Amino acid sequence: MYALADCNNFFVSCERVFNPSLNGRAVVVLSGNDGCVIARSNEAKALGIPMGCPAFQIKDHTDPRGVVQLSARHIVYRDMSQRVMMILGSEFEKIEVYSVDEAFFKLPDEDEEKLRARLVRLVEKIYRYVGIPVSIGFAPTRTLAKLAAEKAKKDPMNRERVKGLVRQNDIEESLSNTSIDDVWGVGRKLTKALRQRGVFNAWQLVQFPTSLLRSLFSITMVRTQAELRGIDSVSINPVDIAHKSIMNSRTFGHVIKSQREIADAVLNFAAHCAKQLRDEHSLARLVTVYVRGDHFREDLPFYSNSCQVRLETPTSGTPEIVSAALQAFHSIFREGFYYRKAGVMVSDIVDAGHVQLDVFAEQHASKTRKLMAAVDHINNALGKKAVTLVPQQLGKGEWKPTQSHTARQSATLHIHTGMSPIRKEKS
DNA sequence: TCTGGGGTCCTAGGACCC
DNA sequence: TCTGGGGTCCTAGGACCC
Repeated sequence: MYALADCNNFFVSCERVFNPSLNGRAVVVLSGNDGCVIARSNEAKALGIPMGCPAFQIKDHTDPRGVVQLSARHIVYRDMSQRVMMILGSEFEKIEVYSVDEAFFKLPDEDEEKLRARLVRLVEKIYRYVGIPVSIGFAPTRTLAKLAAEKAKKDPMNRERVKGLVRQNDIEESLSNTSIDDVWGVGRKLTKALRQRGVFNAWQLVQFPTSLLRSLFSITMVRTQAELRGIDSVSINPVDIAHKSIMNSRTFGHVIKSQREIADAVLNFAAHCAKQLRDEHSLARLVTVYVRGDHFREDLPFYSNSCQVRLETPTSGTPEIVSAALQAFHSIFREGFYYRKAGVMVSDIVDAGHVQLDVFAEQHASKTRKLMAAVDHINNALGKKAVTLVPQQLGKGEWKPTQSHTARQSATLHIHTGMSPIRKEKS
């Protein structure tokens, strides 16, 4: 039996912890550059504001107080997330953190009512200690647990926000009432393809002949079907497994023409990737850089390209990764175009402890390691960019996203968590 | 005027090998 | 120069997730 704990309207809930006057109001959190909506309060959902809605389309609504728009503060959300996960981890073993606001965990073999009661207490505990409302679904498989959590969230009669899908007839009834596109793993394209074959709800997917399903779709779809049938068929990477790739990219606040300015962005992305590799004790061998214009500007010629550089030996050193990224960037940059986005990805990642290098490479790597360790040590102590190994500013920082709705207050909020107080981000 | 920033897994096809 | 079946590895691209 699996459970999924899912934080309700997570980013908005975090903002409300720090600013209770947001309670009861329509609130949305906006992506970088205040571009589009990435989180909505229930009140905002009720106004019909869709996920991903461009900010400029949010206008007058029936609420005379209007819609509160906030710029995302991901550092704050990560911190809140860790607090929630810590409590989950203190109550259950084998927590699988699936995203910043969701985690799966295994439940012991107990009867449904006992489990329910225990999970209700967990929801209360998280709210009391962190201030974040959470919904929990539990069922024989993760896919069903995810569905149950959705139902727990949406059912207005379910004040406890815990829902089990355990008995076969409950599952069957629930699946019949679940539109196929609400199934985890079924997105837009697959919804269309399934509907064309008469599959409109989750129960119809369960009944679809498996061999035909396999011939029409990929193995993933067969796994989803098995999950809905109650057979455990998917797994989640435990958090301590290193990433297979690390990416850092931004959409610029406006289109940029200057090679120097974009190189500035690429350099920063690459340095960020290198730091994250070191934090994970990983090394990467492949550095990919991409640049692209603005889809939405039909008045400008569109250009997009990417380039990969393979390093001779895997590394997490800032100088090596930055220089590979800049080399890749200069090979794809074309004069005369306007650029809106760039990104750096490092991949072909290996564990730093499991790499064999030849003598010369090892000498060099060892020097780099010592140097980077010293740099990271100083930066951790004194602040992010106290020391940098490469000039981290080639241009004027034109690429940096604009954020105009970030909370301005700075204060320390004490909650009775038994943990250290949460410090508000200064904008 | 204004449309995010990360990630994962799967498949098909080409290169290469015996 | 021709021949076949079968394997592996790599890459690009598509689909999905939050």
